[in-house]
Formats: sequence, structure tokens, C-alpha cells
Amino acid sequence: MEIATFNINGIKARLPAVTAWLQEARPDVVLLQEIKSTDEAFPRQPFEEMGYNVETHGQKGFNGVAILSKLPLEDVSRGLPGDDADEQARWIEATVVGRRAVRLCCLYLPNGNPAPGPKFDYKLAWMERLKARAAALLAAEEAAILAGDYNVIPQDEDAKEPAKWHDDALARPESRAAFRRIVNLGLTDAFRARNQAPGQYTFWDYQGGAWRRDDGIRIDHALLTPQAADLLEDCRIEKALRGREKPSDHVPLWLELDA
DNA sequence: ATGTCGGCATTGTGCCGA
Repeated sequence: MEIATFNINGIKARLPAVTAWLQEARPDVVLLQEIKSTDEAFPRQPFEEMGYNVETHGQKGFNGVAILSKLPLEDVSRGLPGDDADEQARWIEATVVGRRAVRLCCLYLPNGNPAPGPKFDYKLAWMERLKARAAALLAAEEAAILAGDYNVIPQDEDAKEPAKWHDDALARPESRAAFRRIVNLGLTDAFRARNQAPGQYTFWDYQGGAWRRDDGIRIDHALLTPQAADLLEDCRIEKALRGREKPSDHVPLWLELDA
């Protein structure tokens, strides 16, 4: 089973690029972040015509997540538990059953800038809720993946210029510690399980010629429960997509699971 | 180097978020 996670930075602006990519790459499952669309406005039809089931958790103008799957999506759940007052659409999960059942959690973790401040507080609180959900998934002892835009640069080797990020919400010690607490519950960073090299990025800012200078950061991650990690066959970053026409500022992260 | 995008409210262009 091939699963890709991709922050597309707006489905309306990215529809041609995303459909062209899907036609050639043909993943079984796609986890999308930053659709920046309501459920009603999301263009389901082009994806359904390609054979995908579509489940969205959208919001007008900002955020929004979705799951596309060739297999049926079962037990769909929207919203990260733990705060009924949170209206930001950043979490959707569902189960696919191939040769094995896999729980798919698609997440768009808050950016948190400027830090310190209320947005940073919201990020850290959201990460506490994510930790609680991860603990529950681990307790179920089933194959689950928690993948998406984490907006966390885990270590200095995950940035071309780490020093310029040290005061940023993506790399501050509080953000990195919160990310480590989640991983340390017993999850596997799928990319790092397969590739230990520095200089592996999933995001290059539109500004300042970041792509041209390969000034990137690794902030899109897939964390796996042990039962999912046992199924992991490969994990790779599709860097070339960033160099195409009208790209997102993120590129897809791919998982190959024996499932 | 207040640099680049996307979306919104709006019909010109400024604001917000990233």
C-alpha cells in the first residue's frame, strides 16, 4: 500500500498540479493538508473520477485536511479530541483495510508563530492533545500512522540553515521537546527509520529563493505505531515536485506499507 | 532586501496566515 502525505497550500490553486501528480504517481491513499476549502467547495469530482473515495474536514479560507483513498474509508472521525471549543480544521482519521487494516490520521499541526504568544500557546496545547490521541492509538496495539504537516523541525540536521530557525516556533526548544515526547511514547519516525542523511527537506519557502538555494526544512512527518512500523517497507520524499510549475511550498512524503 | 504565495473581502488592493 502506497500512502502519500502532502500539504498542497490550497486546493483551488493547486488542483491542476495535484491531479496531474495523482495521474502519474497513483498512490493508494493521499493525506492532504491546507486544502483551504470548505467541505462543500472541495472539488470531489476530479478525484472520484480517478477512483478515489474522498473524505474532507474543511474550513473557509484556512487549514483543512482531507483523505483520498482507492479503498473505502471506514470509521471516519473529524477533529482532534480534547477541546470542543477548537474550531480549526486540522485533523481527520479513517481506517482502510487492504491485506491489513491501517488507521490513517491526517494532521495539520499549528504553525505557532509568532513565538512566544497566543498562537504558540495554541500550538503547544494542540501538541498535548496530539500526544493524548497518540497514546490512545498506541494502547489499541493496531497499525496506525499519524502523518502530515507537523510544523516542527525535529533536529538541526533537518534544516539547511538551522541557526535562523532557533527562535522560530518550528524549532524552538518547547516545540522540539513536545515532538520528542510524542515520538517517545513509542512511535517511529518513518523517514528517519529509512534515511539518516542530513539535508532531507519537505518544505522550501516561496520567499528569498529558498528552493533555488535548497534552503529547506523537514517538517512533514509520518509517525508509526509499532504495528505499522513492522509493515514499513520504504519512506521517501518526492523532492522533484517542488521544481514544477506552480508548486506547493511542500512536497509529498511517501510511505510504502506491506498492508 | 517588508523578498512570495493563497485566500478573502471586494471590483482595487490591502490584510492575514504561512
